[in-house]
Amino acid sequence: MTEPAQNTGLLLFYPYRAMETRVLAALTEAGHEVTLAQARLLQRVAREGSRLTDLAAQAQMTKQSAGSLVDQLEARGYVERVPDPRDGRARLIRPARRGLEAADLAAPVVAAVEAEWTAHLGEETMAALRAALTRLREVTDPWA
Amino acid sequence: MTEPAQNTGLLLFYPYRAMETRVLAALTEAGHEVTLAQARLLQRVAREGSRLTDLAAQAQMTKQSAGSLVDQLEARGYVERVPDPRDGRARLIRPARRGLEAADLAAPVVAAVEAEWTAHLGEETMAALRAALTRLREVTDPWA
DNA sequence: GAGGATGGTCAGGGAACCTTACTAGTTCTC
DNA sequence: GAGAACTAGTAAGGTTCCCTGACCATCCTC
Repeated sequence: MTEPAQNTGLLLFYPYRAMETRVLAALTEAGHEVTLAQARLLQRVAREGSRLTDLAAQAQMTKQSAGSLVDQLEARGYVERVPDPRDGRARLIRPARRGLEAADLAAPVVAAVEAEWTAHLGEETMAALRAALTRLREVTDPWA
Repeated sequence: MTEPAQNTGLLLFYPYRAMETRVLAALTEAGHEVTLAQARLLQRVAREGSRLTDLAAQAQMTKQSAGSLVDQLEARGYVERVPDPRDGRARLIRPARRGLEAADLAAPVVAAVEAEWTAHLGEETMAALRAALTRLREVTDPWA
């Protein structure tokens, strides 16, 4: 039920999806077999390791769902699980070799898309956009 | 694999998801039984009617997936299918009573969230954000 | 050191979405 | 204006995603 004036949520969505699509396409083209859901989770795995519970909370899904995706990523060499030295119950999910390769591949794609956007909007507007989004995160990301 | 500086895609995602979550919560609370996937499609149904193929293309899914969601929405009174007078093969998917109710319910929620964002960012920055996003749509939404 | 909170797994099921294959209607082309 | 090529939509069947409910192991608190 599209309104004459686009709602801000949808306006945010178009570029978000465009970026996601481009990155995933690049990964696929380079021979990575990662699904969209896997990639979304993988992108949240911190270099120094993340807990499953944290990943699930950030992605707003259940621990079980996140755990299943981590299983898949682990089986394909994208992440590894190591015991958390600080908590015997927990395990840290860390990027593994394939995951680091994917990250190294994704980074320039992200940069390229951002460069395209900058070319379209101009340096100043793009900077302002990023600044506004960064501030908006304070009230829209409970994990900020 | 979170980078020190947040990539713009993720920055777009946080407020997008926040908006979506708020709207869906309001619908659910008001007794609407709509899933996230259904809501995402419903929001794209034009008042004057949309073709299934168009909806699928906009939502970037197959006709079959979109068709299944429309079936569900139709069964619950959110949309109706009418023959397209201009093309005997096609049918127009139009909002039905329940769908219009949902739209009327969603609009003020969207407005409220946007008002919160404006309060946080300031009128000027919010306007600039919307302007930048609108221009960005030109290069990120093939349907713009 | 008992009770509650937290990190994670197991089992089962439903929703979302895909591929392949098909019918019906429209448009193009000669 | 007749056949070819295309477009709108449906049918069938499978995979992926993600949920609920139940459970165990390890903290943390008093």
